Parts: sequence; C-alpha cells; structure tokens
Amino acid sequence: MASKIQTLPGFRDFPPQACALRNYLFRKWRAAAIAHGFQEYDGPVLESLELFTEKSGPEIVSQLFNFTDKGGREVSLRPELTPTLARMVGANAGSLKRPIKWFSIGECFRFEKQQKGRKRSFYQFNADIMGEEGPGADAELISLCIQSMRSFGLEAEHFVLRLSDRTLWMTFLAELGLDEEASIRALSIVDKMERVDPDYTKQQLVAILGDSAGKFLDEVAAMRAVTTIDELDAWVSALGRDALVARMAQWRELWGILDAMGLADFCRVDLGIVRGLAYYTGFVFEVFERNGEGRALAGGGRYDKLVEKLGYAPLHATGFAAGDVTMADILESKGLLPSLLPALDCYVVYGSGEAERAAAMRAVATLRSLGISVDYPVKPTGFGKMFKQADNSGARLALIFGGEEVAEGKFKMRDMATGGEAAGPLCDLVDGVKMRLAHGIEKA
RNA sequence: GUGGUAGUAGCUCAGUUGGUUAGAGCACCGGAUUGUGGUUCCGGGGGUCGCCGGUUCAAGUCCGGUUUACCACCCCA
Repeated sequence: MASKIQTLPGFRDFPPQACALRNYLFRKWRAAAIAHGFQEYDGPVLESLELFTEKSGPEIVSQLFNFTDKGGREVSLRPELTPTLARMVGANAGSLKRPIKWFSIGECFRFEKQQKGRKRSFYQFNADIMGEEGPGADAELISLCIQSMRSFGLEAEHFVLRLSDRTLWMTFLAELGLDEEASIRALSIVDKMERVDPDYTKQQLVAILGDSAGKFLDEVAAMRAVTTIDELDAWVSALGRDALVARMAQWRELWGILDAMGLADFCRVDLGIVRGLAYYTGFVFEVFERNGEGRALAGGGRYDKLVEKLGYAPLHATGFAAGDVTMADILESKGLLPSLLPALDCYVVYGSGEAERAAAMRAVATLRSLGISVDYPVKPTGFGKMFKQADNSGARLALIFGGEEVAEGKFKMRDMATGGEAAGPLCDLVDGVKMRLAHGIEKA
C-alpha cells in the first residue's frame, strides 16, 4: 500500500470550506479593484530565474523555488507579481493609455521557513498605477488599499495605514552628508529599529555615521514621534532645509485627496516605515492591525526607477500587495468571516414512485437550465430523511413531488427557514419558484 | 539556516508511579422515522498514539534520532 503523502511544507489543500474562504477574499479584492477602475491581468507562474535576480539581486535565489528545467533553462516559480507586470507594461508602455491601472490576484511561491502568516505558497492581491508621477496616483492606490480592507468589514478601529516617504528620508540623509549607499543602509537599520535592541541599532549606526550616530538617533526619535501631517510640517519647518520644505507640497496634496475621500482616519504619518527594499523611491506605506499585532497586512509604495532598471523605458510606478494568509488571519480574529456555506436555492424531495421521480427530475432540469441551483437525493429515501438532507443542504426552498401532488399535476414548496408551505400547478413551476425564492413563504 | 515548544479519531482534548482490547465531546453514517428538517434516544464506522530505533517481561507513557507544526531569530519583494 502506498504511504500517505502529505502536502509539502507551506503548501495547502483547499477543501470546500477553505476554498470558499479563499474565493471570498478574491471576490472582494477583485470587486474593490474594479470599483477603482483597475483592469485585471495575469502572467505565468513559472518564469526565467533571471527575471527575479535582475530585480532583486543574486541573493534572492536562496528564497526562490528555482530549478533547472528539462531544456536546461534556469527557472523559478514567481515569488511576486511585480517583475512580470513590469515586463508586460514595459514592453507595451508606448501604446498603453495612462495612467495604467492594473491588478492581479495570483499564487506566489517563496522557499522560506513557514510561520504564522507566512507560507511557501500564498496568494497575492497586487495593484499598480504606472505612468503617473504625481501624488494623485499614490492617493488612488492608497484608496484602493484601504477600501479593499473595508470591504471585508475592517474599519479604522481594526487597522491603520502607516504612511511614510522615502524621498523625505533620502533628502534628509543627504543633508546629513550620507551618499546613496550609506543612506540605504541607514534606512534598513531604521526599518528594524522597532523590533531590535536599541544598543544594537546604535552599534550599527556608528559603523556608518561615526560620532554623529548619537545625534542621528535623536533626530530619528523626533521623526518617529511625528504622527500627523501638521507635526510633520512643524518638524520640516524647524529643520529649515529647502529641499525638505519643498517636498511638503507633495504631502499636502496627497493628504488633501485622502482627506476629501474620507480616508484620513485610516492613515497615520509614520516615518518609521521605510520598507526594506532598496528600489522604493517616494511615498511608502504598510497596513497593520491597529493594536500593532501581527505582520503587515499590506504594503507598498512608489518605485519610479524599477522599470528602467529592468531594461525598459523609464516609467513612474506605485503599487501595493496584500496576502491571503494574513488577511484570513485578521478576519478570523475579528470575527468577520461570513458563513460561506454554498447558497443552494432548492432541494428537491420526491416520492418513491416512478411518476414522482420523473416529475422531480424534469423540474430539476428545467430550473437548472435557468441558473437556479438545485440539488436532490440521488438515492431516494424516506421523506423524513430527505427533509433532513434538504436542511443540511442549506437550500432556501424544498420542492416536494409526492404521490398526491404529482397525481394532481401539482408540486409543493416549503420555505426551510419559516416552515411555510405553498402549492402550485406544475405548469407554474418556474414562476412559482422564482417568486418564492424572492419573497419566501410565511408560515400559516 | 539557528534556537524553543509540541504532535493521541476529521476537530477539541483526556489517558494515573510504564500494565489486558486506547477513551470522551463535537462532526460523520445508520436506525427509531415509507409524507415533512433543526430536538431527542439507540447504534455504527473511523487510530499503525507523527515516523524509526532503544530500554523493559511489558511503552501512548521512559531514552535517542527523525519529521511536521507552532513560536522566536534571519529575511520579508
């Protein structure tokens, strides 16, 4: 006998209930994106390894599901959707209407040790706006991000979008005399400050900044204390650097749009967010639970240089991604998962005679051909048993084809919620069922 | 890749100082119930106690290894 083979670590089966949950997430994400005027795209799950190493460097290979195919090609399952998107858009950028607003929901793979909120196979909701430089695009993207969360019933009490700005940081660090490479290293330290020992942080900073590390830490503490746009304005004004002051115009524009859309309550200025990756260039953000628990629910930002880096004509871009695993986790913890039982319209109960069964099967076929979902016991049993099955099926109506009804050319309907019943002639089957599905049957 | 904790039925778990044939609730299936579901009662299937080895007359229980999961690191596109 064959041994029982389990799913690979970090991979999941999706039996009906899990599949229903997954599709629920997809449905909401897709609806939010379409409501924002985004168009859906998709790409191959397997790509040339080079597509990913070009974007993220050779170190990324340790975290990829890569292998050599039978043709000797170095390939990898995709760890994210952005490189594929960049290729698709980059190759056709000249002929696409701007701004380009595209989204995708796709399975991605990373060869990492799994833990809470992180698996080796997961689904990402990825949305991007390309070909637009101004804060209007960032606002639009943030709107989609927030509204996609809200469509699950998550509100400002549950989550917060922490908004930051790589441009502001890079300008600030340049004013301190750091070159680009040193700045990026400093940012990656800032990115981790929240989670690691302060002494360790200081040690790291001294390596880059020398004696001014202490002063820098004080400055960073002041920056991270900023939580509103007005506080940010005050901090920038106090520094009195022209380049930073100029950047505030972009902040004001962005914040003005978010405020007008009613999204300001969901956002907080938080310069402690810098995103780990080197290629982010402007506004960046991450969504967390309001109480600060768990890993990021979504994250994104502007990456104006990436498309060019991948070998295409320069193209402004901003995007974000959210994952199915963390999303399902928060919805479950907040009790926001709806019951996802299959919504069956009718369950047919029929008598044991040939005539009853034939009448029932004719009705089943007619209703199904009109898109009404109908199920019935494949193996006829007692009426009591069949009603129990009707109950278990979750159907709204039980349709009854017993000896009495069929003999009279009739059928009966029972509203499974109220227990109310109604009868009608077989020739009125479709209208009768549609009417009762819409309005139910009151108990007499 | 490094540490910590855990693994008994589909799920949640009990299982005494090592001692006969490993239990409960929920879920599932059947019956009471051949014209009416949710309640109730009765019954049933389902376990190589994660896996391999060791100690012992005897291991779910003790020991070693391994694997998987969870948690914390690393990383987080």
